[in-house]
Amino acid sequence: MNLREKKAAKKREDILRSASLVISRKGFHHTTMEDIAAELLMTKGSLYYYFKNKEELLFQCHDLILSNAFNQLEDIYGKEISSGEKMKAAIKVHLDIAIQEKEIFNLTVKPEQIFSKEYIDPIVKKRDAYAGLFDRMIQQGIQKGEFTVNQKKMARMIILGAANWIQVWYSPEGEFSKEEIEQIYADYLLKILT
Amino acid sequence: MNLREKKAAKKREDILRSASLVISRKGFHHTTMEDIAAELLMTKGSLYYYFKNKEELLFQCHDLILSNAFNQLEDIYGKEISSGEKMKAAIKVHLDIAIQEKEIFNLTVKPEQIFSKEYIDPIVKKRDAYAGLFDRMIQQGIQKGEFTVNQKKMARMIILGAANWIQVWYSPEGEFSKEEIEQIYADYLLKILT
Amino acid sequence: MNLREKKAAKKREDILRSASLVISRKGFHHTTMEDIAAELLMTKGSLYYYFKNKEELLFQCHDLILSNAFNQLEDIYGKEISSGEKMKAAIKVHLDIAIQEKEIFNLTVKPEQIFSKEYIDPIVKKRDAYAGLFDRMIQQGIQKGEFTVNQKKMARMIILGAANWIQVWYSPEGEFSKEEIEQIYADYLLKILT
Amino acid sequence: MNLREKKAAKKREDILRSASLVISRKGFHHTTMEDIAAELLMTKGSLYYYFKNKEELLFQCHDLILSNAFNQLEDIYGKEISSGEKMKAAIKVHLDIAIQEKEIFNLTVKPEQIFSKEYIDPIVKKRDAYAGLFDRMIQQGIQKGEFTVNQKKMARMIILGAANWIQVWYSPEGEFSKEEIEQIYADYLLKILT
DNA sequence: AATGAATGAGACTTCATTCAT
DNA sequence: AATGAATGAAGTCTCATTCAT
Repeated sequence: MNLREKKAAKKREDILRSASLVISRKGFHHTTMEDIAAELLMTKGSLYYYFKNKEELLFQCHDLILSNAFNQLEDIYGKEISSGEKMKAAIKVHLDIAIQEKEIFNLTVKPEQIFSKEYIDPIVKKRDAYAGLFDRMIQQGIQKGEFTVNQKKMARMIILGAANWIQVWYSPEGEFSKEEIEQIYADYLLKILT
Repeated sequence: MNLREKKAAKKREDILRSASLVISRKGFHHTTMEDIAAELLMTKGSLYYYFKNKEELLFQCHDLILSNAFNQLEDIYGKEISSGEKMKAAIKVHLDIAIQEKEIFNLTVKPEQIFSKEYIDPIVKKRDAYAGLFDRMIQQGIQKGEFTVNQKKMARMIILGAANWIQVWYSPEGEFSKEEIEQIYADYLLKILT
Repeated sequence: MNLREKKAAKKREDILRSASLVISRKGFHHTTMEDIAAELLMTKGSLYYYFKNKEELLFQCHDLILSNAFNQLEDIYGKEISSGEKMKAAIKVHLDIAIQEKEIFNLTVKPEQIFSKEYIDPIVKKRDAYAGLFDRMIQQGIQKGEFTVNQKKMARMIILGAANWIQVWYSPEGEFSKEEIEQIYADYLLKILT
Repeated sequence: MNLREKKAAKKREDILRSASLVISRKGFHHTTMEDIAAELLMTKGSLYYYFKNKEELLFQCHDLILSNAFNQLEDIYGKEISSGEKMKAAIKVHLDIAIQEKEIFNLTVKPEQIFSKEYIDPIVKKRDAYAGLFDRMIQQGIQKGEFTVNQKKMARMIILGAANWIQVWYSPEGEFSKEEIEQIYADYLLKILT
């Protein structure tokens, strides 16, 4: 990648980041291309130089965040700690992202509400890969004798579902700090696996 | 209420029910006034005789379903059974509704994405009242010595969050029947309270 | 068809007629939905009440004119006159329409420049049916011994091509009246068939 | 013209040639500056170094082809053959170009659909000069006693119109070869002059 | 009570054109 | 000489809403 391509790639990322920001602020369905452009002091026409349409931009946006989440989880999975510790760390990472990128992260949940057919498949695949990392952690815990759980898939879905829900009510001004919440969540959810 | 008013009230309910149906089918953001009217073999103009605008219609729609849920939960709360049994029954009811009315039920979650300020307050109130019933069940369980839980609110949110998530993946064609799923969910989630 | 439907049908026709007019004036590719609406003192949004999109409107426009032409030709074909007379009358009708509706009539010629796949087929079919009437007249003339021509198809295409060309240069202010032109054209083109 | 100017002139011609090609492929109204540039592995910005805007480029494009056609016709006109032979040869050349460069050649027909006022005049002039060569051939034929025709202009327009039409239906995969078609056309059209 | 018709604001998208480098 | 990037005008289309009948 030469300098120019790097610059363009950087710009593309800038756009994605701005888009995330605006979406977080205005909510997904009220964010227009104009809004995204304005955030960057660009005109909406320029966005089309970098992304072929709104859907593509949104998809990349989502992909960036989910990839990021996936990588963090993989790091955790690779660590030399107990499965319980891994699981707790993973839950905390997940909560972090769910809070920070709630709008975008939600796209994962109901892609069909926004994306057309061609995009849904890769989104679902990535989502499943992400969830699969939780499955592997649970499996590992069972093998090590740390966890006792019959319905692995369902346990995983309960955990992720509970964690996702945090966006609904979390507020920085709340009674507990984010760290405290993450700790409590992790502790409670671990109960399901034992 | 005279006959005419009764008729109008009935019609209003018909509209709400049809709206729920269409929204379930097409997803929230892709449902137009036209769609709702078509389901009833009406024209969209007529809807405005019964509801002053789309937002009002949606609000009523949501209100109807949430009221319904609330009533079912109250019945359960009033029964002469153990708190554990109540909680399980409540979770099953919640799962039922989350599956059946997923699109509408979701409005509760992020009212600000759709509703303007004036509507958010009553929605949040109703939602909190609904959640409050869970809180009361938990409280009762603690007093009776059935449950052991420090962070009551958070436990409740974990339970509801996990339950809400079911919409994301539930399919009638899945491996487990709805009843089996409800049973498993109830069992696992009860672990959090003990 | 009840009154209301009649009214709507009439409006649709009004729109088509206005569209034809505007297109004649501004040329095909410079006519916007706004232009068409303005001609009728409507707003562009209203056009979409009657036609689902621009392409559909254009298609109907074209269809109306070509159907009209087809009917006139059929009448001529059914008359009890010599094939030479029929042919001359047909050429005159064709010239008339080519002059009056030149822009729209041209769509027949190159539908692929404007229409998407789904529309091209019916257009081509209608066009071929129209041309087919000329073929039948020629065939009839040959059977009656009035015409002598080996390459029937090509002769027809030469005749229609020459006739279509009139739009390029015809002007009401020209040296000859429309009637004179039509007479001369008909005479000259008949030579090809003998 | 120094080397640099020569190079630029050559490049300009390259562009015109590529433009013709792309236009033939994609149709006139669907050809963008981007398309033309892409064909040459340039970027659209660069085109503006050689042509001040799209209209100018198109005009030159058209001019090149029409000049070419004119030259070929002049050659024929200068030959020592009968007027009938000249006419046939001219028709064949015209058919050739009409087939090969149909999109561009069509600009001649309706310049006002694409060009602004300032360009129309020179285009019409060139077109008339081109048509004038046909007129001169006809005139010559009359003087030599080869042709008998009262309305010379109209005869010429019939001939050119018929010939232009060939683009509408000609296909390399058709029943007749291009050469056969040209022969038949020339024969039939000559009938008009006698 | 209901509807057909019309409206207009706003969204997405395309593309010729400009310009600093 | 060439280009990457940005712009802005213009066009199509959607849809909640209004209103006379």
